[in-house]
Amino acid sequence: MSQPVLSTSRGDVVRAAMLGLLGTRGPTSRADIARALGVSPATVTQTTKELLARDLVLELASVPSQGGRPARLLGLVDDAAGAIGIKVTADHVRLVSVGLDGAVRTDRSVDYDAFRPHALDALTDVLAEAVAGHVGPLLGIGVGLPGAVDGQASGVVDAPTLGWDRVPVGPTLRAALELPVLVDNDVNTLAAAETLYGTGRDHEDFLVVTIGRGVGLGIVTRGVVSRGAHGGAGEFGHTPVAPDGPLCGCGNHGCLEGFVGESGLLAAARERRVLTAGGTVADLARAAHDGDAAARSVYADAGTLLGRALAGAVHLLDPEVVVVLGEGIGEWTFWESAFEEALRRHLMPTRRGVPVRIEPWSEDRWAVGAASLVLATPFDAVSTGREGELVRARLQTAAVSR
Amino acid sequence: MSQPVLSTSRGDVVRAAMLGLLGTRGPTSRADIARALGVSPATVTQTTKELLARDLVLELASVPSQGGRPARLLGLVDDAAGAIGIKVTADHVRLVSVGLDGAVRTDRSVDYDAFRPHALDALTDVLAEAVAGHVGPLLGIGVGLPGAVDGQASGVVDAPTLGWDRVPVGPTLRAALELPVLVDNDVNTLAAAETLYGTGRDHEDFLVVTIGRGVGLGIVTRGVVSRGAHGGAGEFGHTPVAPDGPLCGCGNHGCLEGFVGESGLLAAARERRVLTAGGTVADLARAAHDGDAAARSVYADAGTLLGRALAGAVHLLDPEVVVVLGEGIGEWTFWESAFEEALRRHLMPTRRGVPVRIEPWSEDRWAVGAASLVLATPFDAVSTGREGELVRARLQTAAVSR
DNA sequence: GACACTAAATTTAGAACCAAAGTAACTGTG
DNA sequence: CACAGTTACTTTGGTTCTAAATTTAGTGTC
Repeated sequence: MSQPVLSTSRGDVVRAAMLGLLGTRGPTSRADIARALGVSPATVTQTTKELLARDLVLELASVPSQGGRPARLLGLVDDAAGAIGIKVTADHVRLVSVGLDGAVRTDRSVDYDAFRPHALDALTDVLAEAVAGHVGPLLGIGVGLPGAVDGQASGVVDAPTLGWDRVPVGPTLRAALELPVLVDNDVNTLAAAETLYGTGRDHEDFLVVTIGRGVGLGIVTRGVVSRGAHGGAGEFGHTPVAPDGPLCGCGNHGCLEGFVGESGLLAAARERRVLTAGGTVADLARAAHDGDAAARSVYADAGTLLGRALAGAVHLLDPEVVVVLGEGIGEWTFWESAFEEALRRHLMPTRRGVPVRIEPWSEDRWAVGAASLVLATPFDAVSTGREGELVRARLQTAAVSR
Repeated sequence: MSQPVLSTSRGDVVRAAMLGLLGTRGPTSRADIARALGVSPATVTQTTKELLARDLVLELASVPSQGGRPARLLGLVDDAAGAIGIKVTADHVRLVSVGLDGAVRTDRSVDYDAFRPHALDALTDVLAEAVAGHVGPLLGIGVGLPGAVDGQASGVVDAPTLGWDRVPVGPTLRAALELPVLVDNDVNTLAAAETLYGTGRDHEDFLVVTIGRGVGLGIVTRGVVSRGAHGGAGEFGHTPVAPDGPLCGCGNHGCLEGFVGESGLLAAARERRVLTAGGTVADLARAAHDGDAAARSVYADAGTLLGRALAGAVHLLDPEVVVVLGEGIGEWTFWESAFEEALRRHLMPTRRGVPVRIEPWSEDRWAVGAASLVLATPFDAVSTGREGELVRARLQTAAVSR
C-alpha cells in the first residue's frame, strides 16, 4: 500500500467540520450535526460547549418538536468568514469573494494575458490587491484554471491553452500572499462547488459535464472529486469519437471536443454555410434562436455525439445523476432532443433512467467553484493536505479577530 | 451531505489492519507497519504488545541496520487464517481456499447450472460442503459473479447472463452458512486482488481490463475499487463504438463488446471465413497460433478498437498504470501491436506514456479475487460494513482457536 | 575506541472521541 | 391530566490514539 490506509481523523477536524457545516448549510441542531458528520452526539455537545465559550457559535431559536424534545439550532456568530476564488483564462481573470454560505459578495473581471512572460507575477498582483481589499476574515484563495494540476495543495500547472508548462502557481502565490492557496482544474472546481452547495447535498456519486469552449467532466465518487493519478481525470473532451476526424489541439484526430467544443461548432456551421469566415459562436447562437434550421442542426449533431460519448462515461462510472452546465448552456434547447435520444439509446436498460439536470449558468460560477476549494476543506482532510489544515486553523480564529 | 463525512476509525481497526498487513505482506517491522497504515509508532508498539501477549504475533529476526537501530520483524504466529472464494458462471463454479498471503490452498471446479430454478440453493450446498471441508480458521466467503451487485456487504444480484434478477445471494448465503459473506462483480474482485497482492502495492490509481467472454474494467481510485452508485461501474464492454454496429445482449447496437468480446471475435472470424458455423474461440486461437493471417487480423482489429476505447477511459480516469488480464490473454500477441498503436495514437501527449502491464492468466484468479474481498476487509472499513467487522473479529480470534 | 549520527522502539501525559446511561422537553392517548 | 412514547441533549467513565521526549542499538569517522 503506497499510501496510509487508515485515515485516523486528526486534531481539530470535528471542530472545523462543525463550523463549515454551520456555514454551508445554515443553522442546524446538534443532533443533525452529529448525523451529518458521522460523529456521536456526545462529541457534538462537547465541541459545541467549547465553541460557545469561544463565541464562535451561538444558540438560535428552537424548532417545533416532532414528537420529542425540540431541537435548538446553532448558528455561526460571525458568518463573515469567506474565501477568494479566481478563474484564469487566456485573456482575463474572474475574481469573486464568497461567504461560507456560498453567496457572492464581490465579483469582478480583470484583463489578463496568460501568455505574457511574467504572467504569474501579474496574477499575484491581481490577487494581492483583492486580498488587501477584502473585508472580514479570509480563509484562503482558490484558483481554477483550464489545465492539469498536480495536486490542490501543491499547485504546479500544465495548461497548454494558457501556454503554461510546469508553472508553480501554488508555491508562488503562497509565498507572495502568505495565505492558504488551493489550485485545481476549472472543471474540478465546479464539481467541488456542486458537492458543497448543489447536487452533493443529495448525492454521493455524480458527474458534472461542462459545455462551452471545450467539453469537460468532473467526477464525484463517494462525495469527493476524483482527480486521477496526476490530477488529469475528466479529460472527456479528448474521448476518441471518429478515428479520422479533425485535428485537435491535443495533437490527435477525432476528439469529441473537435465536434462539440466551440471550434467544432464553428467548423460545422461554416461547412453548412450558416456562418462565414469571421463568424463567432454568438452569431451561430443568434441564428439558431432566430429559427435557422441549419444552425439548429449544428447543435443537434453535437448533441448526438455528446449523448453517445456520455453514455460511455455513464457506463464506466455509474453515477446517480449527471449535471450539465457551462457557457454553452444557453443554446441547450437545440442540443437537447438529439442529446437525449443518443444518450438513452446507447445506455444499457438498467442505466437508461439516469437523470440529467441542466443548471443555469453565469460565468462567475467558475470563480465561485475556485473559492469552494477553500470552503470545502473542513470536509476534505485528504486532498487538501497541509493547506487544508491552515484553512481550518484560520476558520477557528476567524470570528474572534473580527 | 448524504453520508457521514468524517470516518472516525472505530474499535479494533488497527489491530485487524496489523494482522492483515502481516498476512498479506509477510514479516514487517513496527516502523514499517506504522508507515504503511498511517498510524503512529506508539500505537504499533502498544498494539504489538497486546498481540504478542495473545500469541497472535511473534518477533522474528532483526534486519541489518541501515544507519540506526535495527528493525525487528514481526510475523503472524499462525498464518493459517484464510478465506473461501467462489466465482460463479452460467455452467460451473470455481472454488478456492486462499491463505492470508494470497496463496491458493485448494482449488476445484464444480458443474453448476445458474438457470436452474433453485440455483441459489445449489450454490449454498456447494459452499456448505467447502466450508465443512475447510481446515483451519476461516474468515469468510467471497463471491464473484458477472453482474451488478448492490453492495459487497449486502449482495443482491442482477446478472442477465446467469438469468438472475434481484437474487439475494448475500443474505441467503449468510443465513445458511453463518459466516461473513461478501459479494461483488467479478471484475471488481480481480481489482480487489490487485490492490492487495499486485499493482496496488505500488500504485493508488489504476485500471484493470479483462478480456475474455466479455470486456470488463475495474477502477481503482485512491487505493479502493470504485463501484459507482449502484455497483455498476466499469461497464466498459458497453461503450458505444459504432452507432450502427451489431446488436448487443444489452439491447443496444455497436457496443465495444460486440467487436472485442468472444461473440465479436467469432462473428469477425466467420465473416472472414476463418471459421465455419460451429467454430469456437479455441479454433480461432489455434488458427492464429498456426500463422493464419486472417485469424490474426481478427485479433488485430479487436486490438485497435480496444485501444481506442481504452484511450477514452484513460482520459476520463487518469490512471498511473493499466493492467490487462483475462481468459483471452493467451492470444495477446496478436492483439498487441494494433492495440498499442491505437491506444497511443488516441492518447493526449501527456498521457501517452501510461504503462500497460499484461499479466499471466489462470482461471482460478477469478476465485482468488473473490476470496480477496474477504482478505481486504482489514483495510477497507467503508464498503464492507458490518460483514467486514465480523471478518475482522474472526481474524483476531483465528490463531487462538487453532 | 570516543564521538556524532541515524533510525527503531518505547514511555508518558494528554487529547479526542465514544458508548451507555441519564436527563430534558415536548407530543399524543386514554 | 397522568402516562407512555419520542426525540434532543448531557454526563460519565472509559478506550484509542497521538505527540514529544527518551531509550536502544546499530553505523560511520577521526
